[in-house]
Amino acid sequence: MDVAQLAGVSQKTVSRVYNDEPYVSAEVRRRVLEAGEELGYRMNNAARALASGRTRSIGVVTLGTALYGPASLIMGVERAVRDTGYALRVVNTLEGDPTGVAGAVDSLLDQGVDGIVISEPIDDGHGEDLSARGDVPVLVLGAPPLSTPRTLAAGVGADLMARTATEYLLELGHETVHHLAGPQRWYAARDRLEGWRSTLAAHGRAIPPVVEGDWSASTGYTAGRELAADDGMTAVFAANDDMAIGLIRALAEAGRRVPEDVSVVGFDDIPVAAYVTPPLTTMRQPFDTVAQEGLKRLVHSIENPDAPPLPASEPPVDLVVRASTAPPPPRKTPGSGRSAVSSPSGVRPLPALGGGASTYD
Amino acid sequence: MDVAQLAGVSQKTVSRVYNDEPYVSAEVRRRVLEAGEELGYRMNNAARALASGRTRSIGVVTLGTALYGPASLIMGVERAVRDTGYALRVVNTLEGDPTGVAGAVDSLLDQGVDGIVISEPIDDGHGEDLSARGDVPVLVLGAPPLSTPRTLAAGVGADLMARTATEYLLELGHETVHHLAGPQRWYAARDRLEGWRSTLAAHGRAIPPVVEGDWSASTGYTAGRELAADDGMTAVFAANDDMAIGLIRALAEAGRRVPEDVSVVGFDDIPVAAYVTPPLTTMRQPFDTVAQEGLKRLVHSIENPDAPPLPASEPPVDLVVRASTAPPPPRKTPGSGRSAVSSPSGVRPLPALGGGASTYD
DNA sequence: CTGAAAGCGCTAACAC
DNA sequence: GTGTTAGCGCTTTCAG
Repeated sequence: MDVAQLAGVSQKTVSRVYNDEPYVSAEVRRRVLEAGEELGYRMNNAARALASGRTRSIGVVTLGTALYGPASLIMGVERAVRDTGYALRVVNTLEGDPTGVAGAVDSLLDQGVDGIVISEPIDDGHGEDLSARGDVPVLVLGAPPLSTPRTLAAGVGADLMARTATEYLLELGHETVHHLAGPQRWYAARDRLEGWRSTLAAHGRAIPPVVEGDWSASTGYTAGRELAADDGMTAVFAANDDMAIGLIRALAEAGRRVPEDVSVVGFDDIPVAAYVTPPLTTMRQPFDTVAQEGLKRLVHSIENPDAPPLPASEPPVDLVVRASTAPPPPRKTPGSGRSAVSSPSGVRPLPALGGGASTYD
Repeated sequence: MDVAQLAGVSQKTVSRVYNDEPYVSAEVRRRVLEAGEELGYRMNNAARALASGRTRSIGVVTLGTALYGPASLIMGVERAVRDTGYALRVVNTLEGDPTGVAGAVDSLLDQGVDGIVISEPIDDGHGEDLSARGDVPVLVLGAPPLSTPRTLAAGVGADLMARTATEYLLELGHETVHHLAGPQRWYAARDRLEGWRSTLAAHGRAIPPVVEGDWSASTGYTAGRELAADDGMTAVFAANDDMAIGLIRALAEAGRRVPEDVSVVGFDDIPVAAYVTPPLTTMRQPFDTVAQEGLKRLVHSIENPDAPPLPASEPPVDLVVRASTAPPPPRKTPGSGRSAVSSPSGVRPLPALGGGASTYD
């Protein structure tokens, strides 16, 4: 360590200075910093990790999708980690990856991380023993598939959000609500489905058959063609906004106007949701809050291995009401067929500039 | 090293086995692996990095946005890195971050990386000396702000794509093309603007004033209100799809039908582009190809520090034609005002299921 | 407040 | 094919 020589102190003192440890005189600290500056010194992270046994980095497992939800969650994590002093190591799992999430966790453990974040876990048939592999704490974001001692979960209360959406539609006067579900391998999709189903059950409403998509607008469109065939259908709760958009297009092509003939509620509040036609009523997810709080709890568990994990707090539920929802159309007189083919539906200006919307709850 | 003992070999031999080095007899290799298995052994990455001087990891600087383009690029990088044996260290720069990209690069260098990827650089007023800081190679994705010895650039040929979009509109018969630009701090936005402007100039067309947004549908909407006021405007090239969607909504509210009255071309081909109304004609970016090729070149530069960098290849330009573009409306008779207020524009079914579209070039 | 010694777990360079 | 000897640059532990 050249810096030590130049500053005329011991190696350890240099270490103290660069680690902001106490018990270094201001004078010595200044001298060391100066010497370091002059030599363009930067600490060697590998050596530090080797000697201390702590890597000061957190591994992140992402599902390799372009989906807004997972991407937003990851970005929330990236944003949140800056305040913690930890670095991020990211590994990507493609859906259909043979080794799955477990493989990704393994590779992270190989690289050396103090904690792990798993974003939007899916049931890939490998899981279950995630936390058994290393003894680092694991934070599962998006939905809690399991909870072993060192596993934390930070959900977004998907079931509660699904309930809110469904009840809103019911309150509008709809007899029942259809559900355009996400792929059931995703825990997040399961939660939304479950929240919808149980709400309907609690209100004693009929539970229509579920249509499942893969989160894409494309499958939403396909599902929409199917749903459009059902004349009794007046309201749909879609598991995400992309599918809702595909769905709305299919409905429009089938001559079913949104929201006059059928109401649609999406999920996520993607940035364009306010600008599609009609502007989408949707459940906004508090990705940032969830990521931030989750990371805080993870760091706590890393730094206090023996303390009990911090409790999770329920994030707020936020229904953004725009123009894709309305009361159901008046009951059809029996025997009448589908209504007119196309919809003149004049375009109404947005209530307020920039995607204004009223917020419910 | 306990594994060495259990297998009855030297430490170095264990090292050889785990590094897949040659010159180890099959028998010994088997014994070592077995011993390792039994002890649940995994190599210590920090020690390895310390001893070898190579971290086997690549740092990634991202701009902390939820934008589709940057996000897709990062995912391409994540996907591409799996085949290289390198790990990813990610650090996030928020726009408006005081330390900027340079700060992010610094922190990566502190953590120890063998190479750096900068995705979608912006001109944050700090830049310029990126590669002077460490001696690791740097890959700049999205647009090349500078090129020092060890800096590679993997552009997406934004200017060429802008040219293609603009010429397509011109060929449709439009007198000229307006441009809804991205924030000019982004090099990518500048390239698109430049490509558009030079194309117009090359064809001797008038160059309308540029309207600038911030990539969001919301600013696209605002810009749309402005543009709608210009009666002569019949075609707009938007710097991304989100803005195009906001723009289209504003036009519709102003009674200007797309594509009958004005044609709109977007940029990116976001997943919902095929399902909005009308389905969006847009320039598709080959994010995956760009990321993959860029990473390959970066790894080459890491592993062959003295060899000249691999040459970049131009990615293909891909115009996806959907329903937001058409020939201009017949010339207005002088003196006639704006046309009717609202647009009945019946919804036409998609040409093919799942966002079918014809591809141009 | 500061320093000396030991060693984290691996790989480099060279022997055998 | 395999082993030996040195460190990599830091932190730890224990003395002052």
